[in-house]
Amino acid sequence: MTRQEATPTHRTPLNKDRVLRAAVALADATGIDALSMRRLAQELDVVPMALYKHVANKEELLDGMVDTVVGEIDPLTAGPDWQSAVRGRILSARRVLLRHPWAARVIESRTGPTPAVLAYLDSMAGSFRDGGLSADLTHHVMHAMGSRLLGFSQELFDTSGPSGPPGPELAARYPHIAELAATAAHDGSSPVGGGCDDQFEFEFALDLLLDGFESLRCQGWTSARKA
Amino acid sequence: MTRQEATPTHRTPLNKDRVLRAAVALADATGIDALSMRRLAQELDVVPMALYKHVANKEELLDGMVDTVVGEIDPLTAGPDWQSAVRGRILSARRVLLRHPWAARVIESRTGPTPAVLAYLDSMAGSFRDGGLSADLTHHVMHAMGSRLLGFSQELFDTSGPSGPPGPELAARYPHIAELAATAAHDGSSPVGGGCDDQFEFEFALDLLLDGFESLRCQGWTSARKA
DNA sequence: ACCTGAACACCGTTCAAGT
DNA sequence: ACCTGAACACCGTTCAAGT
Repeated sequence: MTRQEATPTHRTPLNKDRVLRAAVALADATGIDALSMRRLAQELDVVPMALYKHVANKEELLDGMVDTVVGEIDPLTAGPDWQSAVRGRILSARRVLLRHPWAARVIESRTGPTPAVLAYLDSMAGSFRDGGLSADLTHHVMHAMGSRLLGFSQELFDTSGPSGPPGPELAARYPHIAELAATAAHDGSSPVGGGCDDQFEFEFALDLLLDGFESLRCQGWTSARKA
Repeated sequence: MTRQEATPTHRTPLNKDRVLRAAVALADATGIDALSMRRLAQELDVVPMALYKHVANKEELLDGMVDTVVGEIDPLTAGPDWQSAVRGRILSARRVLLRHPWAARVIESRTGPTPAVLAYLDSMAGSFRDGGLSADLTHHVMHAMGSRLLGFSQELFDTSGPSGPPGPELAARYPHIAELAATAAHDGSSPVGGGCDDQFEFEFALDLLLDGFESLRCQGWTSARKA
């Protein structure tokens, strides 16, 4: 309906890049649940089947969207130690995920890693190796980091919103949670008062893990399994 | 089609419990993608709309399924220290998730915590507090654990399957990943040779975090933020 | 040869008609 | 009052008919 181009009837031909960028923009604007092949085609002013010229099916579309956003992560920058290099890259990945809130769920839904994800993970593994971690330790470290390598917060549910103070009935049923919520409200963890400081919590966990890895490296850790 | 009950034409009346148990069994058997209201109704030998007598909509069905599986987690058992109590409960939660592979994704898809999840998190928070962690530290520890409290592996993708050795073209493009894969194949991390030992990786990360928490507790950590 | 509209086999849910 | 079949507004994708 809304025509955004003044160009004549010959509209610019579709290609995979245009499809992927439109899909990312649509997911950013309306959420991943509203992203359907039909809705995307409509956005591109094209018949639904035209998309299948550039994308085999919806799975391949989602794969392409993942590679698009993973490509937005900043390249590796040098730092004083391996920890700050890894830390900076992961915080960049987190900023990307905050720009594209649908991306984490889509990445998790892929059965296998896409090429851009593999390239990113490969360079992260390289950072650990360059930092002096053995191949053995790097392997376990990569698993321990898991999706956090890509900036996933790994929280059970979103606590950033202004959820308000828990009612007295909730406090009675879940006393320990009520106590933690009160702690969050007291200190300066939130700018306005509701919810938690997601960025602080993310960096708290990240630094705890990185410090743990460095400690294992220093003591020459090797997997001490029998058999 | 397949009639499994020899009882007469009066079939046992539907109730919410029967609906939830059937939904869990269907998801276990056929996967979460194959779980539809229509398919579930067919399994219960009932017209689709009959389900809406016991469940407001599909979201409420999924909430109920989550509470059902979270209820399968073993209760808290005493241990020599707080770490082993927490550790044992989390490993029990992980066993539950391995029995219901769809559960992790469904739990993550819920917008808010269900009552059983709240109760579980509350008792976990209590374990940390009983172990001597301050309310402040417990708060950050709960965030740092995140979905791992419920046994989530937080891996980016499933590496347990027999993926076979990476081809030479993959090794050239992703040399560090190839090196890690070779490491996993050499040592005894996998029973048959393909993939990684998920249980070892899970416990490696879990113990690293628990040790880090205990270390912070010992040094009397408090959130040292300004403002 | 290329494109595309209609059709297929689904989905969650509404609602009016039937008993 | 209760139940339920048909219908609605969607999906991803196939495929045959049209140009």
